[in-house]
Amino acid sequence: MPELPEVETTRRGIEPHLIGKRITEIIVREKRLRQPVPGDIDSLTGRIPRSLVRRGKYLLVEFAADSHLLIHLGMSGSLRVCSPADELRRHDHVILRLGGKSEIRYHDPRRFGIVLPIQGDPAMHPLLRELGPEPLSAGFHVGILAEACRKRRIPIKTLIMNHHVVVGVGNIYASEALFRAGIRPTTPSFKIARRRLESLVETIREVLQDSITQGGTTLRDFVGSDGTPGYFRQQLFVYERAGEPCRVCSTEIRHAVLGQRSTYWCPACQK
DNA sequence: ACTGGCTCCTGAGGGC
DNA sequence: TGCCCTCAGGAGCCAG
Repeated sequence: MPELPEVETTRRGIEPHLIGKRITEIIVREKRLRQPVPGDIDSLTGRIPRSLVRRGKYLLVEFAADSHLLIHLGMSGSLRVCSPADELRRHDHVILRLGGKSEIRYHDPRRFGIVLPIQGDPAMHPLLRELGPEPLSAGFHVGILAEACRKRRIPIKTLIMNHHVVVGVGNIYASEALFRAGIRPTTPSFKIARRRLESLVETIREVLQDSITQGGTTLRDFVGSDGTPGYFRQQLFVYERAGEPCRVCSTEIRHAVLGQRSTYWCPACQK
């Protein structure tokens, strides 16, 4: 489900409910996620989260500089703020009770996500160590992208979705950023001129920032932590619009599968 | 070193 | 109504 804007929307929604509240109980109803939820998650009971930060599509609940809870929402995960009286839903796998008045529930039908306590510097954790720069930071620039493209024949869309190159660009926003940059998703990375990669850096930023402003994209089931949907869907130019007219030039939007992922583009606007 | 393919899992939606 | 098929917003692992 979630790409960077959806994870950031979740972070902003959860943060005020979590920071400074003591975790009074942790309930693991289903531990079979992408990695099993370890039993020592119990050791976080009684601790007080002091920040909630995002790294790519990962969320990090910080208890101390060397103690964090790492959360990834996978394809279908979500976090929501509940009252303990609210009825439990199927697939509410992990519950963080906060002093009896409220709780955070991790819900994930497909169980591709991760809930994992980690010790030590999180930047050194194997899941985070190899990640590329944040797309909205100064660390992401044309030099980085050009270097990643050098000598690589993979389609540019596959490249920008690789989180070793840049984090947080998933299937929706990859198609959208390439549309805005006028680059065809199938283009081999090494063939793209630096000038065009410069626009791609800009459109990746733009698309993600616009979506965060709109509260993310709701395609099927994404809702923020308070249950409201994201409104970016109305601004999609190509994603899931195969056969429909391009919003710019009216040419039919095309669809193909690239690296096992659905890909959309306008054959007239994107060269 | 790259690359493409496969895999984990459940649920929604379409066709018959 | 029900059954079967396809597809879905992620990403690690594997063989060639």
